[in-house]
Amino acid sequence: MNVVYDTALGEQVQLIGPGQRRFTMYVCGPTVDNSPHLGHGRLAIVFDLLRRHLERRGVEVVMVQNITDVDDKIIDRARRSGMSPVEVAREFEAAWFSALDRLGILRPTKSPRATEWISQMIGMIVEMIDSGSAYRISDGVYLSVDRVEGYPRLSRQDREELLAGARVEVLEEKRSPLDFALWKLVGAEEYGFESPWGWGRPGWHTECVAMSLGLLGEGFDLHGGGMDLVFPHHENEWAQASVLGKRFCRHWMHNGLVEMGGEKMSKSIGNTMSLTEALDRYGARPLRLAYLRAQYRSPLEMGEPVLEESERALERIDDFIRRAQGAEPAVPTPKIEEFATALDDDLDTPRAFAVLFEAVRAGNIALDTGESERARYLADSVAGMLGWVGIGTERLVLSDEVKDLVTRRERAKAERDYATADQIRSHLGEMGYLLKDTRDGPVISRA
RNA sequence: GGCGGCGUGGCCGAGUGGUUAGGCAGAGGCCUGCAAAGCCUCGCACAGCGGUUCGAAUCCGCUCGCCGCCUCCA
Repeated sequence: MNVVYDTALGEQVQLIGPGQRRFTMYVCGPTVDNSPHLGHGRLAIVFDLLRRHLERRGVEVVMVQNITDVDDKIIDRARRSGMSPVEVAREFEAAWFSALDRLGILRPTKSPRATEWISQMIGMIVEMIDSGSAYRISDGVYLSVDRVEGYPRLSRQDREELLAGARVEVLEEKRSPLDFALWKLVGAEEYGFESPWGWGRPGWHTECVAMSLGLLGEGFDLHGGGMDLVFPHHENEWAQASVLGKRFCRHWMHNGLVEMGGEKMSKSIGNTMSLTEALDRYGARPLRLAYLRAQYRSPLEMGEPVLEESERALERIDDFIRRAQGAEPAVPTPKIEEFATALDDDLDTPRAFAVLFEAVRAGNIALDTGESERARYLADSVAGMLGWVGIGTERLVLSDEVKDLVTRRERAKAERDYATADQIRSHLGEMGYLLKDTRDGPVISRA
């Protein structure tokens, strides 16, 4: 049960050992220099899905996700806006959590900030210098990749080719062009921290090593992030753990990127949509469904057409559950188990949703043929599937006033007083409700 | 230039040697005071060209096209 594709091995592995009850994961979080976009949302959804799935399977999950609150882009933004870097970081950290809360993402067990781990990072860098793996040059401290066994081993690239293809500006003082900064020295007037080498800032890759090992310990179960972090970020984290002589994560997992118009969603291309905007326009549940349509490693097309499609698809599911009055059962049904089994296979959400939609169709047929018990069973199962992946069922609490209006309209309809019935319906519309007459009676939803 | 991956019906998106993926859109039907929904049925697709095979979307080769990484990026 439960295999996942391990980036480092290039094949699927068993994620949970026999009898394992606790699972530790570290997922690279955001650099808080801007509001999160749909790409960040996918990262959050994918690892939230993994977490929920494992928890449903009876495994306790400890999840750490960092907040990178020291970075050049944050400083640039601060400079432009007249705020301090800390203010900028706190503002977008709040935006991050607020958007993810709205999406229904479970909060990580811990969300450490890079700036709160500076002393641990410095300690690690000292150790790396002492062991001869890192060296000091005029502008900072660098890790010598020649000291890293097997480098690069996560991205499985050829070292020579990496060198040949390197577009990095080569610093003469560096021993190898592939060496990367652990500590960058900056002027005293700049945002920074005191260190044995002078005023400066930590390199990007070091924080994750310090925080993952510091909070989860050596040999933690999983390290995750977006596909674009494989190289150099994760490669260079592993390199540091390696020269420190620490066992790093057991497995690596990376989610595919979000595309818009067939191209990677990125700020530099300008084809982004902010998570908040998507939440405002479509709501959390359709958005979640949109994310789960594709397997997590595949690129995922996002944009208005697919979001609208997800809206309609979810409506169909909701309508069925409502018609058959389904509710998530306390104990998973065999149908739910079928859905969950698909998720065991490297989080195969497309297959899982095929199971779900087949249940919807079968349930609708059961309703039409009067097999209400079977319909109810299927509706409960579908509700359970939605619950399993954190979409949940639609809950609309109606005020007494609304209920009364619906009742009055039904009475008017029965008396063939359609003028009154239509008037009430449009009144409900003004109140923000959409009333639809169905074979099973009136149905109210948010307009 | 190197490395990795991909090209599936109008769109999204699974599959990976022989049985229906699934969704959205579209067509037909049912239901219906109106409206808007809802329900049912319907697709025989797999970049091109060769090859292997009794049989290929699925394996091999070539061609074309696309994307990602190699630089900050989820």
